Amino acid sequence: MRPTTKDLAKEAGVSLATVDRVLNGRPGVRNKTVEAVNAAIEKIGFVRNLSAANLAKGKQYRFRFMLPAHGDQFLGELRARIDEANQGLGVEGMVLSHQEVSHSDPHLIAETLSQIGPDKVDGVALMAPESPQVRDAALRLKERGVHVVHLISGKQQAGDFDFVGIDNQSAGATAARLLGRFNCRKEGKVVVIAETMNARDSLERRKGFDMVLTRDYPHLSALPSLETYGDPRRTRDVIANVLRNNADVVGVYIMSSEAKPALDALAAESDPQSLIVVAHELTSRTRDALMSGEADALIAQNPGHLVRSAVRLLRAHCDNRSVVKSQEVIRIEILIKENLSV
Amino acid sequence: MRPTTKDLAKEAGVSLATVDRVLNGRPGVRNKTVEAVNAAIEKIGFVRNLSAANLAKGKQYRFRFMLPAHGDQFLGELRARIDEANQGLGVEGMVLSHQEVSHSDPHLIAETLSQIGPDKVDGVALMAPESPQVRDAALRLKERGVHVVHLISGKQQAGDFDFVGIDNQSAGATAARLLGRFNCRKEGKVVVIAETMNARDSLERRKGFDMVLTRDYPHLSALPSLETYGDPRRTRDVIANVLRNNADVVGVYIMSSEAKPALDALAAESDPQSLIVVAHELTSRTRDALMSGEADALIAQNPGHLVRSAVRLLRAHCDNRSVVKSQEVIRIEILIKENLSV
DNA sequence: ACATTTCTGAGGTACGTACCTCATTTTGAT
DNA sequence: ATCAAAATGAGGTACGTACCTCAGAAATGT
Repeated sequence: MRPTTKDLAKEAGVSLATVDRVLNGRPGVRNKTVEAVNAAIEKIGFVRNLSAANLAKGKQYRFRFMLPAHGDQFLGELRARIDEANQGLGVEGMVLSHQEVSHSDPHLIAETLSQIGPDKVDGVALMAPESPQVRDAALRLKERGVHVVHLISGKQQAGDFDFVGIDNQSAGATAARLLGRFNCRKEGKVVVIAETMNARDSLERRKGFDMVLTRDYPHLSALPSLETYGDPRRTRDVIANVLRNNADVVGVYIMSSEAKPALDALAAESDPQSLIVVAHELTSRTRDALMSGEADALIAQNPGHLVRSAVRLLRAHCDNRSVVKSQEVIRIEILIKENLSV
Repeated sequence: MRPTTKDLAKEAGVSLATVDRVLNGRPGVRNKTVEAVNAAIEKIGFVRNLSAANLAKGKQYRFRFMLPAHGDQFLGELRARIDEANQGLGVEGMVLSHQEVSHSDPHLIAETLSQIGPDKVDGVALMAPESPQVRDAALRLKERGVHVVHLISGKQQAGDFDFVGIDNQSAGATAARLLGRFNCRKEGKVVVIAETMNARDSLERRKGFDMVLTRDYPHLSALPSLETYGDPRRTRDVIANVLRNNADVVGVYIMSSEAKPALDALAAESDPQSLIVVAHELTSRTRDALMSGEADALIAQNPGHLVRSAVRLLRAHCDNRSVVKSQEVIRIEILIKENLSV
């Protein structure tokens, strides 16, 4: 049997009350006593029984995911995973919610964050573009006693905060490697499609992409990033335009998380079967694209992992615990037709 | 606040004792009453508080991983993950152990399994080659009240049991696709290296591999599988031999989980940089191979996921619960230099 | 040595469920 | 209608921790 607080009290030669004071960081204990208890903890290998602690506390952990208001399929997946996790986690005393904010205006995000307090929520998983306003708002949120982790976006601005998501530069590099290796023709141009290049994430992906492409595949030249602003109409126009002006396009890298508009446009304006197409994230549309040969590979981060990892980190912060960092690394998944599984 | 058994009793119009009888499947309750309670459960959305239940039961879940006695790096990873998980899971009342058995003799495995009983262990995660003896031993184990899941090997024989691992045919297909796409030269031969072709897993991988290669890359022809029997010496001999007899080898598919001997042999007997090499599993050796260009891609299953998934399934069986199947799918990961992360 | 503050101990209740006993009611068969 | 069997209720204890109060001990300053 695992040692209990009683055993700990006996070992440390103090009372249960003192053990409790030490374990829960309550005041009124001499340093010497604290050390004695800690030594006893080490000695007998005491670990708090979380089941009992949760029961006694009767506490609910309330975590909120702040998501962009726009977004389509990938975001839908993410929300679905949040709901799914919410089902399972209710058992463990955690309640997840999500809130949508437009990403168009950093001030609006900051404003929204400023309305959150420890009375409503114990932790926030924040998916937001990098900006000073958001950065400050997150810091103030933390000062108010709400724990914060950054989700998917904002690895750079994360700073003190934990970051849950992939390294975008590596993701871009991965895309370039796949494009380069899959393309057996000698030379040609590569179209890069982004929602906007104002986002740090896009810049990172592009940076990683260019690095590998220029170094290892000099016969391929990547065209300037096309910006779609998430508008299907515009997406189609810019893609039609770039294809018209470049006869020797051999590949396409769709950088944005929402690949649907670009895939649709490609299907309409070209024969994507003859192009090497690499896109991001697994959604119903990208899955279809993979199966039909419209796309050749996907770079994905598993939304379920993202959600569960964010929750584990927030929970650990609330309990002032440490986590196994290696378990919280979100892998950059490469998906092709053959390893789609399920 | 979540409804408790008290609320449930009130809602169902029965006593706490009866609620307890229904919830824990104890006898002596009329069907009508059971239904009434179940209806009330639905109505108020009662869910058992696991923290409290665990506390009250004071039960320890003891799970044992049965692993092959031989095996090197991949198995080491697996063991490390088991230990790691054991750390974290102690908190949740679970204790993991692992036991090594030689895979050379199915009777020995069966014999070992027959010595396990519910007095020692509540569940077994069984990594063993397919064989009638093992199959029977697993069934008897289950009859004795020890839950069983199959791990990595034995998807086909799993039958009633849950299987934790990847689909080997898809894994083989994935390998073939990568080899086919990475190879831009016109034609040539592909070497396939296995530990033994007696194992069902190897056959499955080979099947998936051949399917894709013959259909989509007819200019590549896969040579008969080389068997290494896990012996470094023999590995080197067979590889040297096959390279001597085939000048036009363009790729190598290392099917076995332990890629080290084959990679070492390849490095000694050829210039692996000029070959397309696809191997299985992420270990220190395969990681190095990827970084140095000896290997071009890895097909991997995440050992941490394997362990955690097996534990979740065993736990669910013990509690007679159901699980979110989709969360328990082990992905076939494709790893290249760029997406190795950490 | 005194008063005063700071620590510590003893003991209690609570959380929600599991599991037990014993008395009582209801049911079904005769 | 009677009786045994089956079903149910009432009430208890236990799990390990959190959090509370109050009394008493020890340390501190004067």
